[in-house]
Amino acid sequence: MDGIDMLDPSGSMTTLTPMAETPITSSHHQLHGSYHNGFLGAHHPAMAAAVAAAGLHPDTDTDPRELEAFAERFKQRRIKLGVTQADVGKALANLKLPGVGALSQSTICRFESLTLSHNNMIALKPILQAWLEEAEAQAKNKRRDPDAPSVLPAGEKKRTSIAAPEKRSLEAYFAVQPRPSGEKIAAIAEKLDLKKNVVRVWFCNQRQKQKRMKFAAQH
DNA sequence: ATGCATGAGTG
DNA sequence: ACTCATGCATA
Repeated sequence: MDGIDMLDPSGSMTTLTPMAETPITSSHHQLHGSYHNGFLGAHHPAMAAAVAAAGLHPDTDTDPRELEAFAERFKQRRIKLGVTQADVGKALANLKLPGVGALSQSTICRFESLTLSHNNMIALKPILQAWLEEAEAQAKNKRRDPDAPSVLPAGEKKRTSIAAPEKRSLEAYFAVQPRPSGEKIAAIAEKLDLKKNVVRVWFCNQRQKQKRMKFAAQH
């Protein structure tokens, strides 16, 4: 769908969607907005001005700086409340927000460290903000209920571990060709004696990692 | 905190 | 077969 990587680093007004739409609609996979337009150059001052001029809201919610600031405030207050990342994830379900279920410790951690995609950050912010407000309100009221522990089975998984030498090779391949064809992947897999799927997923994750937020270009 | 994995959505 | 949001297991 995108084939080559974006070719519009300049904010030269390509069809940019001011989307700030519906955050979350159900427990899982629906935070899909319109991310498919190489928005990476979307925070050009000229464009921000254009958006403001267009009468559209000052999209302060999509401003990386605002997100960064919120993430830090969030973490600070969370710790102040003596709540762990895992606790927050669980608590989200009790918040009973329309279509918002629990999240994992991983996701909360990534939100705090800004290692989620821009869109993902935007979608999660209002939810975590709601939790924070509610949590602080309850803390003030000394509200506390010793809920049931609930013994979770914790279904076990097995994670493949790619050894250092193989990993170095993969990184070398990635540097030259981040998007190898299926055949190339098979060849690499064979050469490194890894399952083809393991190699394919490794490349997918590598690409995703490369695209994550973290004060990339403009911070 | 992060690596590898899954699955929905998309084209 | 890819992208994206997310998660389990682990370092």
